[in-house]
Amino acid sequence: MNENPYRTTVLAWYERNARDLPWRTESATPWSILVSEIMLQQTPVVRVLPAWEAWMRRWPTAADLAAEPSGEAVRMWNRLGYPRRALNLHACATAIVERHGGNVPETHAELLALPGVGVYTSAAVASFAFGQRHAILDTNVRRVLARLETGIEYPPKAPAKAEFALAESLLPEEPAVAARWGVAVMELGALVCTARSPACGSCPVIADCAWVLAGKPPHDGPPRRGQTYAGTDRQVRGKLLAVLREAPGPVDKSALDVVWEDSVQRERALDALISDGLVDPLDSGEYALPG
DNA sequence: CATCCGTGGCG
DNA sequence: TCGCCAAGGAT
Repeated sequence: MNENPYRTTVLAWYERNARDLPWRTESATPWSILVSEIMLQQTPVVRVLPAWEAWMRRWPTAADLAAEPSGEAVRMWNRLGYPRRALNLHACATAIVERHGGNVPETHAELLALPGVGVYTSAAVASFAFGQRHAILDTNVRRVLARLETGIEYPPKAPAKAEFALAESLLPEEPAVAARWGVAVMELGALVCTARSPACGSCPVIADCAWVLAGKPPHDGPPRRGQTYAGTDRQVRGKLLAVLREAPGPVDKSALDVVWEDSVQRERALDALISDGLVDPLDSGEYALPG
């Protein structure tokens, strides 16, 4: 019923070409895999690699991280970006200790209930850490399926129902094989079927590719999102948080005021950081990473 | 459903 | 140079 013609080919390609990433090794744990998935949310593998190594060395288990103040997680996060993920990871650790006896939960629903864990991450951990059968629909898989099956260069901005149905229909029955299939397609998207300049010449399933067959028609429709950064609140938040990360302890307000000219925007960004729990305004008038 | 949320590298 | 993109999630 879900016998796709290129499954074996993709799996064989993965066997030969998969990168040996540390969170894919035998010594990886459900917790270390969860950490990798959170870090990899919108952050390239090359930048996650050293951060993950350092993080796992310092906090090998969820309990180790839960025992620390959340601010230490934010500091350790360094410049990975989207620092709320550091807070999420710390909250995950706490929830795992309090609700699951220190072990990462195994069901998709329990994983989904963890902070910062959405549909993708939940499926990824259930699949990669516990060998379960779940459709993996990340940006790589979406792009591969858009080309291979739908014949378009890029998938729509937001995942559509049809995409889940398609991913579901291609999923091998055997859980262990399904888990393998998931990483394999992701890897194909990451290494060959890339966004910019796909290496169709070295693609193992080029003969099955609807997009190639159609003559590689360029993206048709609204231009792909261009997220500006310079001058935004996000840039200001980044500068403010960097000051706190690099300081050994609490800092005076004056140390924060120098990072951005526009005081209105600066105060708005600081308030937002405090509201998000990334910054702690002390009674002394100083500011610090959360305790 | 659109927008917000960091950071850095590459074509 | 600068827009685009990178294993998304929450609101």
